[in-house]
Amino acid sequence: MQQQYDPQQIETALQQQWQESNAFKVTEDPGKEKFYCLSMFPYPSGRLHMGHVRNYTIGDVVSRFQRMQGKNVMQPMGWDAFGLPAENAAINHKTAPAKWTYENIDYMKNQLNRLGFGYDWSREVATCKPEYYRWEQWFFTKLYEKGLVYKKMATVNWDPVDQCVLANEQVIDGRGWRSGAVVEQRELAQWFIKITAYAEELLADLDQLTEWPEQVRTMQKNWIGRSEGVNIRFAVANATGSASDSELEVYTTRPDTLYGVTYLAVAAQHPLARQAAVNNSALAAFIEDCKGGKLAEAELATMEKKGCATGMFAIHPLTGEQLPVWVANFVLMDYGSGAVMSVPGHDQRDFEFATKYRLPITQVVAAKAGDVADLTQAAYTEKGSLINSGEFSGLDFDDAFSAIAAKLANLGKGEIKVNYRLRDWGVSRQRYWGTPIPMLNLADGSVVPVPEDQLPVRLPEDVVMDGVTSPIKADSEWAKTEYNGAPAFHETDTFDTFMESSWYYARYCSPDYDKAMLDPAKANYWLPVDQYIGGIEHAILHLLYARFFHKLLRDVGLVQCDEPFKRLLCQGMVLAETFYRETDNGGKQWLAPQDVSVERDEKGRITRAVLQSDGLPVLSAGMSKMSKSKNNGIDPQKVINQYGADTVRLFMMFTAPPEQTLEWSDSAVEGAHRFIKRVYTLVHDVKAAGTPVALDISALSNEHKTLRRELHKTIFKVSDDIGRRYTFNTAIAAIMELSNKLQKASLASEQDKAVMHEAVLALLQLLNPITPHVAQYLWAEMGQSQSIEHTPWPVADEQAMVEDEKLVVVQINGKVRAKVTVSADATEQQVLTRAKQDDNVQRFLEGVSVRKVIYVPGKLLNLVVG
RNA sequence: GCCCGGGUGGUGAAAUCGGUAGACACAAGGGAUUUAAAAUCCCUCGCUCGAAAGGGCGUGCCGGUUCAAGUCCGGCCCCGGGCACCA
Repeated sequence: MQQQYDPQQIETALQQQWQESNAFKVTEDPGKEKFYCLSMFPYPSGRLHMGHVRNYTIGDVVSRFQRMQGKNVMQPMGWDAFGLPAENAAINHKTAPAKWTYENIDYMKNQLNRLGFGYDWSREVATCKPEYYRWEQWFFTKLYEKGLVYKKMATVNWDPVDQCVLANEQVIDGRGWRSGAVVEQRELAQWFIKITAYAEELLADLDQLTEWPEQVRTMQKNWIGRSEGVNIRFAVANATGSASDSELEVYTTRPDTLYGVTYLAVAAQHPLARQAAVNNSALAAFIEDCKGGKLAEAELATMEKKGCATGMFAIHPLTGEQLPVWVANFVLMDYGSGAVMSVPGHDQRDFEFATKYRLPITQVVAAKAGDVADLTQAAYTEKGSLINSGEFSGLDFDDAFSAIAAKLANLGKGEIKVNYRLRDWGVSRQRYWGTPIPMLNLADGSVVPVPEDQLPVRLPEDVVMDGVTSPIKADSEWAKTEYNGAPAFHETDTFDTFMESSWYYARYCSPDYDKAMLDPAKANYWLPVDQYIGGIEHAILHLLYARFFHKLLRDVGLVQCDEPFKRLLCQGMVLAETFYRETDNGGKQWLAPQDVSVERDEKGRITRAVLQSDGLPVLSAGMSKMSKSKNNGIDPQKVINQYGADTVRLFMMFTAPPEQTLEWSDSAVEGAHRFIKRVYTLVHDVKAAGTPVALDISALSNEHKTLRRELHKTIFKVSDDIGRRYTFNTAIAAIMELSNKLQKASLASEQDKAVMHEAVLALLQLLNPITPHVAQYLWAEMGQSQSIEHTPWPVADEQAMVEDEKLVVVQINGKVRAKVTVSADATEQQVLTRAKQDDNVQRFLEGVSVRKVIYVPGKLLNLVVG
């Protein structure tokens, strides 16, 4: 055994051994409890970033821990390989997206192996391969047959210069990121999957997900947004007051305020708005104006609310009153009916709009006792007793809701309806690097799915990107095909990449199966995923789509369970220090943290930061997410080269609890490295002391008992922290405490050595999930021939943990005044007596009397005096 | 704007069910070892008063519940994630 810890040598040797022996390959074994541990697969962007390292370290720790619990652990890995960045990189590097992607996969796979992650690589999938996406195409055609897929017009961001659709990300301050042209909204026919048909089940089954973070469940619940309300139909009259055939349907959760409706608002794209604009140039100009700007909801919610009257009127279904119909830029055509009823007296947004355009404001809900409803200042949004509402005046919210809904139903003008905020999933993308949508357009304008025997519809990989048009749209030959002998054209749009990531977890169970999307026997052995780990940024979209897909898979008979992910852990982001200098044109030049030196005061506070190359000051912008734009990414590869994978893994797990953001710190990495070195030295010393005699429990000294108590308490805590709480940071802190104690313990006698031997072996087992390389190396050095990975996890010995004495805190009026040590079985009376003997306690009891005694057994005694 | 989180020493954090605030580390300061440095080891380390014993204050801000609040409740401020075409 070398005196010096050499991580590179230890790690590369072990990793080579793992790879050569396929150490982490697993198959179905009905005799063993299975554990499927899954980390969200990466987008192959080029190199691993620290967020990946963190995510995958957590997954590997859980996997190795569960393996040591004796379970049959599957930990697969793959590539979310379709996506926008490949197209951009292809344009910039004058290469093809496929080539760029495959090269990145090769590089990143090596990086993952260099970190020592125990993946079963025989299960690797890359979503851009036809063997993968053919089943996605097949599935889509099944959904089409089941009526769960439909085509409709939907709005996209349109770049009028480049003549292409832009992602929200590609729209910056309302302009296309390449052309700089002002982006317009445009309507295109697109494919949708009816996720709303599963809204109720997606909502209800959140209750099953008891091992998901509460915050994620809440976010999904709010996203689905179930509400109970009323659909109301308003007849439409033209400007002269004569009736027309059309009607406006609106949905409201506040039918109680129906008498307070003073106008209706429709979306700019609403047919009624278009119709009215024909002879109204001001309105036409306003509608044109509404086409500007981005589609994002955040944009809509914060932009200035604008409107324009159509000159048309809606007839109030109960009063017969004529209500003006306005076009408003905040009403969404893609959501609901594209029309809303406006109650400025009791809705703040309507209030602001009405105030701006001098529309009438009517109060129909009385202020509750203690409230003031001043409708010149703000809307009164509380529910309460109705006023000014005809026969419904005096009713409270619930009664008014039912009575008005019943009246509307009688008149055939409305009905109660459960509504969801959730919208159907638009899966069409006008981009190249994605799964071709397996649909055919026929000469007669009809659409049919690509027949099963013609799947997959292959995406050509050897293409040249011109930066504007998708190669399969640019190539007029690509789409040409036949259907029943007649000419037909392939759909040239591709799927949203969320489609691929919605079922990969299931494909890992039978990645090479070519007879069906899944091999049901294998899928039902491994599923559901026992532990899923990924970033909190996926809390809604990816996780909701995957849950949805799982239910679809179940309903075509491919899987049996209802939910794909039993337990979920969302890890926080990795942040780093950011530094910049102001440039002449007022911009910011971001400087890499490793090129900056900081000066500190005697408290360790940063007083000044300078660039190493010129010694001149730079400004600090605090901590932010590691990113290219802020130039503050730390390359994992460099840190591995310097300290080894075990140090990186230990730092990641120790520095913060997994859900929390983690701040990168070079010196803390150094500290993690030091700890491993201390463990190395400890094992070296224990080994050098020679082989011990067998441990004799009956012959232990008090020191031995204390050390063993510490050991077994540590085993207990680490098992709980890793297995149940997932607080890896506190598990490591406990291991450090134990290690500190072991370093100070004696190795003189035979029993010393025996106790130490037991402790060191257990310590290495506790460390194995986190730092597997050094743990295995030292384990072998301690004379163990079996691989540490396949040893059973140590079990805390109850006998060894028994404490003879307890430390009880003595408080007077809730303030700590003393700490007394009592025997473990002391009664409250004995503790009280002992406490009163304490000098400081006596001082605080002088001249007052004890009014109440609160005793928490073995922990705390609080004397309330006065 | 809406939904969801977070805020504790110089720093990362701990306190698991309302019961000792700051475990474990990093940084800093002091010391040992060394020709010197690196490495390693030992000591100090929330603020404040005190020679010490010990006291007062302290978990973003304001208020409340309780014998007891970082933890529960109400209101506010700041920071982060998501908002449906980034993944």
